[in-house]
Amino acid sequence: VTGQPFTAGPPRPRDPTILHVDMDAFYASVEVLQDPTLAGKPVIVGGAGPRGVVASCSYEARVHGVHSAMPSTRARRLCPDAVFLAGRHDLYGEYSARIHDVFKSFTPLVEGIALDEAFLDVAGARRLFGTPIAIAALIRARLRETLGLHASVGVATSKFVAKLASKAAKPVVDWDGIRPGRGVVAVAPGGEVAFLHPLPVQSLWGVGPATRQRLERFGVRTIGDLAALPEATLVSALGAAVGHQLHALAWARDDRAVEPDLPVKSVGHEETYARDHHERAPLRREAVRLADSVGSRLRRHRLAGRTVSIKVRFHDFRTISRSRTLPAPVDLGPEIARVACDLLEQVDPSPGVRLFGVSVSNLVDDASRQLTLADVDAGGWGGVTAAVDEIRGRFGDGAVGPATLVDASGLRVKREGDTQWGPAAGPG
DNA sequence: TCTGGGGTCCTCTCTCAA
DNA sequence: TCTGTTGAGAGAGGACCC
Repeated sequence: VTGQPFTAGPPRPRDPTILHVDMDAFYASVEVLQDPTLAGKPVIVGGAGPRGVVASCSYEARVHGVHSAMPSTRARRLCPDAVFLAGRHDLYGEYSARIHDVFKSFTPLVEGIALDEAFLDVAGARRLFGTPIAIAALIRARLRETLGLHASVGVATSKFVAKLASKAAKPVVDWDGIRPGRGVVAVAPGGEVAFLHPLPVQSLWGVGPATRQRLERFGVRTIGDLAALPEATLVSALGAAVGHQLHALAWARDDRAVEPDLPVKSVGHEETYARDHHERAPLRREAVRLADSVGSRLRRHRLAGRTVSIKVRFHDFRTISRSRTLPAPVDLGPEIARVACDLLEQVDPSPGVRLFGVSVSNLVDDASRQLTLADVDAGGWGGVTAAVDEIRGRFGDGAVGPATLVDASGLRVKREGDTQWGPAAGPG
């Protein structure tokens, strides 16, 4: 999860004070809270258009075989009676903040890894709240009472085992229906290897479809199979970093600490279009819009970055990226857009572009950013940007934007988050 | 029948300077 | 002056996570 090195040798016995808390069907559950008539129904949150995917779904939808990341068209076929919702990222963010407040009422050592899950180290909370298992139960109860949301919790000596334990604590769904989960699963010190080895190898953090396929050539199906392979074999098959990491994890060696406040490494915005773009002109407009959105978020987080990248996905899903590193960090939409448009000149869009994205990396704290003429000249972009940021702060992100982006109605500017999980139905 | 958006990290290749 | 080595940094692509 983080860049800390894995240690060699057998797992070090220690107290199981690491918790992984994972909300159950988070987005769908928040939607049910907003509209209680949805309770007990199959609810699917995601892009409803032809290129959308499922972001989250209720357990009632999972009974029909629907799961997250599934194309929405397939989900609709599997569960035609489901209620489809576009999703409200801002709302989920608000709930996420309240969930994290609950976590922080037990320990300051909270490492958020998504809106709906986090690692907690409760070593220092035991005197006040009891054993880690008791704390896990208290957190679940607090989330249920104060927010009306259900969570599953894994308790272990390491982050990685705690994460798999929380998965084991989840409600069980099969074609017969939904059975309640255990809620809290704790793996005792010394019991990690016995817990891990029967699990399928793709349960390991870092084993996706490509790695699983490569491991299958060695007859590896479970974590136990993987653990039985010599480390040198894994390194030669998967590369040094992945090989060493997977071997260590398969033997439950994971000494990474819970780290609150990990720095952001990049900020980007990308979008899939309902219809492919075959010409450069509309993509230039998109570059301006996406760059404006990225710049706005950079400034909100008081960041600036030296590397501007664009990402282009063609009709056949072939994906390329082009990037340029600048002498000084940037955080203004027009500066980012200029580089993005330059990079776009290297790309031939004629085969058809289905996705376009702009991102900024190599981030530095805004305070360490060099002042530019635009910052100094209040009539330049610096002054304009400050005003734009203030208007957006008061009236929302869509209130103001580059003039080139105003649609035919001339009223609203399409902004980030409008199409969170794929384009809406109809022409884009 | 298809395959989102926000990210992180790793690997390989190339260039350039010491 | 020329050649080879090495390391850093940039750029591109890919795999993976939620």
